[in-house]
Amino acid sequence: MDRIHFAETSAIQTSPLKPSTIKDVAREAGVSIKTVSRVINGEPHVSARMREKVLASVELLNFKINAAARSLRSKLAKQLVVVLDNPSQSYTEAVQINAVLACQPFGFELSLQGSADLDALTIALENGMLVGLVLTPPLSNDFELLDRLSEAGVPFVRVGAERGPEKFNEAGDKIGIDDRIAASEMTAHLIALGHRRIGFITGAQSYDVARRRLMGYYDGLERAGISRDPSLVVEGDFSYASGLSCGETLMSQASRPTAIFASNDDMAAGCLASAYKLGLRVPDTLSVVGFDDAPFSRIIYPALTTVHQSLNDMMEQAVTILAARRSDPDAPLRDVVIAHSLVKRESCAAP
Amino acid sequence: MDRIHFAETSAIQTSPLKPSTIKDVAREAGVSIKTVSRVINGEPHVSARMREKVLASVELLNFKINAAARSLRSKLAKQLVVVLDNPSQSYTEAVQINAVLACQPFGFELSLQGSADLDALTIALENGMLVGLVLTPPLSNDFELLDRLSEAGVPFVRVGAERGPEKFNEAGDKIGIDDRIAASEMTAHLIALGHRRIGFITGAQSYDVARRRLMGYYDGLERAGISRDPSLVVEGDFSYASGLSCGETLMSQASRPTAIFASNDDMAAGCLASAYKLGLRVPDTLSVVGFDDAPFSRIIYPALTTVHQSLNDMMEQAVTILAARRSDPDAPLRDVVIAHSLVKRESCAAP
DNA sequence: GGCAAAATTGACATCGTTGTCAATTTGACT
DNA sequence: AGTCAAATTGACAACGATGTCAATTTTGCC
Repeated sequence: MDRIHFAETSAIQTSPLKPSTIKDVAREAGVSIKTVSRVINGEPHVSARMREKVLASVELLNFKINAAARSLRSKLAKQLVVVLDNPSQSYTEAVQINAVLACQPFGFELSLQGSADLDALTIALENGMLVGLVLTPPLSNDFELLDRLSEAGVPFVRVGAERGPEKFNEAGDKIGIDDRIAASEMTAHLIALGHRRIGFITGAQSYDVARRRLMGYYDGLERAGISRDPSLVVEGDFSYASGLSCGETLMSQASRPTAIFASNDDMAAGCLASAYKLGLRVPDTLSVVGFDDAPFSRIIYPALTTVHQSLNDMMEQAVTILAARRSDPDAPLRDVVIAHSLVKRESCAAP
Repeated sequence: MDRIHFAETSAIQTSPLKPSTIKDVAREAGVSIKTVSRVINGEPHVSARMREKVLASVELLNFKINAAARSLRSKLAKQLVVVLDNPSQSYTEAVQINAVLACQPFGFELSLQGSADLDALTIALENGMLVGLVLTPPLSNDFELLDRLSEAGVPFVRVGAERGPEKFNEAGDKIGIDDRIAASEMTAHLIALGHRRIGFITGAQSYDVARRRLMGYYDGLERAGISRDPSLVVEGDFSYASGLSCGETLMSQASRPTAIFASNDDMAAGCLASAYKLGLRVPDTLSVVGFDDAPFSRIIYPALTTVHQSLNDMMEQAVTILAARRSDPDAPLRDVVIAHSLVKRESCAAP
């Protein structure tokens, strides 16, 4: 329930018949409508005395700005596009809902698309309708797309973007957790528990985020002096179904791993299912951990140990950045790292 | 991914510089702006010839109406409130996302609230800002609230409302599945599989929907000539945690049930978890079924046999009904029954 | 105290649409 | 053909905010 935005209980208006307008506020405060406009928009060139008077009247009349009138006149862009093409159902859903919530306070119109139609976007941009794009993996690392977007001048935020060693395309703001470090921490956690043979289910290697999580896994092994075993790494595609088959592959090997690290929760869930099918008890015989902290991860059995990443924070940041860039298009590019955390639940134990 | 609304790829505009307005269309078509307005709003008193000319120009100029200007002038209500106070996390999330999607095409501003603040609502209504309320269980059967809403004249739709035998308050449109029949069908399914001792985890009996599902369970038993056993019915509260403890209660009885019917999926998931904890294999030793077809129900192991109810359809209907009532407040009350279906997955088998 | 420059304030036009109401056309019926 | 009513069409104001630009006040400095 913590996601629900509770509307403030508004005070009773002096005149409950019609919502008050800036005209009413101006009359009440004894100033011009333009002054009221300046105050409510935080513009400069208003004396403290005026500002105070206006704010008092705003309070008194319970004035709420009329978004329609404002956007008609000011023609501020309103449309925000989130591009989403990910095989993980839970990720897709979580992004959707958090994007919606993040847009609410700004009054942005949210459009969810499966791909980026550059022509339409360019037109929308030229018309001043477009706030910008939020790109999610794998699109956030599709350099051809990124190039075309920068060329077209469309502002965009890359969620889950690759960071670190110089990349070709440095356009766009970036937001994400440090996948590599998070994955290495999870690996270290398994090792600390006593595991040595740790299987890894990676996402499609064309996904940058999949490669980063794999690197983190390698980092963790290396730091503990455990050598890589290629037979312990299998490639899935971030879907539940792929977790099922990859889990089976790993578990039916001659010398079975004692723990499996799936690089997202959907695959971890699939992996759990295949463990049950093979009659392995989790976490007694086999530990399984995931990544993402999907909503279902505390509802499946055993509750999944996983890496929490706040899509809520990410979307909030993404929208806020785009909103800011609207008034200052040439602000320096941001690269926001969201904190992650290990959520230890019941799906892993000592071997 | 089927939830995503793909924006149509718009044709290239003749003048990509600015979006065209009804003024442009009027000039193109050689008519007055008012005529254009009439055509695009489907108003009467337009000759076929005019309508055709206008529509052609609309097409040619790729005219898209400016929602801000329209709502500024016409002052049609735009705000739609969904009241949501349910302990099931998955239900809450599903309602949220489907409500958002249902509101998109109407351009409604969605406000999610945890309770109904009558004063604020009445003011909003008087101001013509409020389209109406969507009430979800348990609020949709809170007769005191319903009375106060009808008195205040606020339009509302009751999702999951009690139907059938005369009730006091007959105000408001209703939308829901037939919970009682659905539950009886599920019970019949278990019986057909060979189960005789069927446990039932009900929701809080203050919830009408919980009572209806329980009645359906009784109906199913009765139809098969199986007598009720009070020790097989335990009361949860629709949350995962309650499913866990209720499952434990049922399974640790002297003569264990061979199947457990939880009246929502969250509780079924909890029940599965407690089965594992007690070392019972599902579905071999115990069958477990749920209700709602929550997103996670195909991702947990074993995939849950459950009753599918389309929140998508429900929210779409709810919003559509409220939108219609905006122009015709005294239209007859609707009572829409949404189709449900049994989804047979892997969590149940013959005893 | 006087003057220019800077800061503050306000009058009025404007955004794209719909509502009002009057002007015009059409049609039906003597 | 002439009349009146009904249907169609359009001119113009209005919605509530912001942008422009000019008028006014304050400030800084000699």
